[in-house]
Amino acid sequence: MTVVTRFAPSPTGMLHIGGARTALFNYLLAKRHGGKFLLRVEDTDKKRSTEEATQAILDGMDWLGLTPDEAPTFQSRNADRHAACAQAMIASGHAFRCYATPEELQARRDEGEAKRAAAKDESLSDDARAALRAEADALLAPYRSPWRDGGEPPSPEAPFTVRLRAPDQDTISVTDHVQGDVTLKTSEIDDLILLRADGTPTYMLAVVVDDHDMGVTHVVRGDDHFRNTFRQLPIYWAMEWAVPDFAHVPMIHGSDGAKLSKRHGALSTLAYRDMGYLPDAMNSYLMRLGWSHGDQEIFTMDEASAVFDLSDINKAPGRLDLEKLGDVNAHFIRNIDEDRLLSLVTPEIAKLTDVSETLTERLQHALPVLKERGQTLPQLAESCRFLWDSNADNLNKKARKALREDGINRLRDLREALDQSDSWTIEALQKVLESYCAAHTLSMGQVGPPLRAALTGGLPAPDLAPVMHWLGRDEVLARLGKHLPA
RNA sequence: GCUCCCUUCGUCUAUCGGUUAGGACGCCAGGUUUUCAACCUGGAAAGAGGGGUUCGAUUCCCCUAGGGAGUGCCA
Repeated sequence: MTVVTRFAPSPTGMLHIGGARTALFNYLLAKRHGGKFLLRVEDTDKKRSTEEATQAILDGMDWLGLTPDEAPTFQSRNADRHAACAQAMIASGHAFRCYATPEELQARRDEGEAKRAAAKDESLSDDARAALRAEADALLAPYRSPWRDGGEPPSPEAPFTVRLRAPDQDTISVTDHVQGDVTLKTSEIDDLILLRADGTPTYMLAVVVDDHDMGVTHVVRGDDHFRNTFRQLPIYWAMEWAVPDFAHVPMIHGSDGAKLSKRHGALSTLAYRDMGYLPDAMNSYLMRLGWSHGDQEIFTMDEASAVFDLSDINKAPGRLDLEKLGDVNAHFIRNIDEDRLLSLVTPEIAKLTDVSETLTERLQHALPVLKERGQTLPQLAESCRFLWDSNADNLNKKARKALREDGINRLRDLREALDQSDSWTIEALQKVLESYCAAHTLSMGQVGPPLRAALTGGLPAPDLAPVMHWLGRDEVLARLGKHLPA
């Protein structure tokens, strides 16, 4: 049997990283088994669904490379099919028309809450409070419709919802790949609404029908949906459909352990792109949050696709750790193709300076070394600054100190020696430095600081020989000349 | 409130009754050194608490505490 998974977001906001990870798990599971990964947009709530949100989700998945194997489907387009299924369930006696109005139901809940609050009153007798609690519990219990066993409508044209009769058995059990075997009393389940009073399907009906119609074999979703599984199972039973495998993965919390909020981390997946994280790094970090495979810390998508297994997912929610994300990102920055890295970092550098052809050439040579100097693209761009900026007007204290009299004197001779060098390779430049030191009986510790100060003005930069090589003879002589008295 | 789930270093995790409880990020110290990084070496750091079961519990069971989820004509 081919494995079919799906990611089913509702387009009511951006794709946050929790959703991205759910999509990722679905993707990996499908790839692991050579199956299909599908995307279905759950837009049954027309009031809250937006075009922009749909696009944002698509863009986020595209950035992460979580490309569905078929064109996305939209749940709202299957409304007729959903309604037909509801009718079938009425016909088979599993579903029925319920004439309770939203107002009545809300009033019932309000009354329950009021009694619950009243039961807290300590001036009442224990018996009175217990009685109130019991009444509250009854009012707040999962709803069982008075029409569940038939009955006349209050009036011929009374509006109605279609509800599924909660099963008669005492308990419902779910076997979940993450949560394990869990059993719930059926009394915890209500007669759920299949069709709203306006005839539109609810999420609960739509997911089940669509998952079935799309041939979904594995439902992998956030564990906020776990309880829904107990309500959806009876729909499968009523329709006599095969029940898919389930895996409910835990949520992601912020670094303080609280739910992800706008203040920390509840950012759009695309915000991480804009902060300079690589999609591969994002995927690697996200999959390791809650899932593991031995001690391996970094995974390419191919590596993960080869070993991913639902049973290796933990049950407890994980916290977002940007330090670790940064480390993972640094790892991928060092390992991706250098041409690609250049094309990624160039836009970041363009925010700092004009990117000339000369600068691009310097970057091409320097990037293999400089790529170790940043966890994110903007940091990396900043680490390249000395390639276009001698920082001569902004010398730090250490650089100024290095350029005092002794340093300046050495610089003059050194510039001469560099000027006369036949070759401008890293090796040749290193030799020039060494022989200069030898000829003047100086240590590199005496020559390096003034040279570095003159070349980079104290900006962080690698070894001097490669730095001079990247900069080129003209630029090096010019930068040195700037600090020498005429 | 009720129901279900969870709890190993600060964080992500390994361990599937017997380990000096391992790895990674971060942190600290040292090394290297022409700046800053990187890198190398070393270090501190964990089984929430209490009961059981067992020759032996981080591992199995119960209770407590803490955390999460659900409790809509939202998804």
